[in-house]
Amino acid sequence: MYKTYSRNALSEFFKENKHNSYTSLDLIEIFKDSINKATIYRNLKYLEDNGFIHKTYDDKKQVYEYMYADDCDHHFHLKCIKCGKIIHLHCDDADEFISHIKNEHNFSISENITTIYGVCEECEKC
Amino acid sequence: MYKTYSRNALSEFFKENKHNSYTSLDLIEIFKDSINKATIYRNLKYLEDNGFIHKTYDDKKQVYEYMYADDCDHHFHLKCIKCGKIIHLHCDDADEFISHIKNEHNFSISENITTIYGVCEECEKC
DNA sequence: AATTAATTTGCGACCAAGTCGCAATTTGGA
DNA sequence: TCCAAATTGCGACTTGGTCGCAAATTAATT
Repeated sequence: MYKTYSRNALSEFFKENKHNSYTSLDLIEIFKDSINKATIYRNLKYLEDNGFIHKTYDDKKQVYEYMYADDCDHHFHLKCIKCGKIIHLHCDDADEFISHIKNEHNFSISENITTIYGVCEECEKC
Repeated sequence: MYKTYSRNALSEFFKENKHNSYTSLDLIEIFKDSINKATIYRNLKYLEDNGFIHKTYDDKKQVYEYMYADDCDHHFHLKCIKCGKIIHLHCDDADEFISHIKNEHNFSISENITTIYGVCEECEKC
């Protein structure tokens, strides 16, 4: 609710690194000289509760990742289990798949909290 | 590798409750009178490494859930975020979706480690 | 059944992530 | 500038999970 140094610093950091994701420990290390550990945790919760960041899972390990507010609510995220890259899937076929699951299997998928794991093009080559 | 009391007890427990999932703390509590905490963790790792159980995420919280060996490698799991139920999705449309993502988006989905979150039919009514 | 080597277990100490209470500081509105 | 409310830092604490090691169990061999 208040604009504070810690909150801005974290928020800016996520914005500047929007294609990466970070564990709470990463962030504690990055800000170790300027923000207290408890404050990091409290602000991660704040930012998550307010939709600035998005908690997701990176290869079985919990990380925080930046999310544009209002921008990622209606599509799947594909996450490469090798390099960690996240692909935002804007795709009509996905919408059809979701409709099918709803109509034929009676299950309402929440795209915004679902991460689909797999291997991306570049990593497949290796 | 050896058949032991703890290993059998855990294994049987998962088999008898195959539609539920349990956190490590749940299991420590359930077996508190018969199996040591460290043994629980060691055997959960053993059972996971050997494909008897499957580590998954239940609404942002890590839980262990029983998995039939060899049986869940090639389909999605739908997990209801309200009641926790898991639906094993055997569905051609899902296969088509996976093929589409592979062909058009160059991403190879790993169904076995992907959990799709949403709300099931019964919970939608509430 | 007795022997034995390898594996597993329980225990307690330990580690590290995350939380909490509280006093001091900062924020933003009056 | 003043004040109430929100936030921060600090350090103590809680707790999930790990580790080392001696004792117990397993299963193969005789």
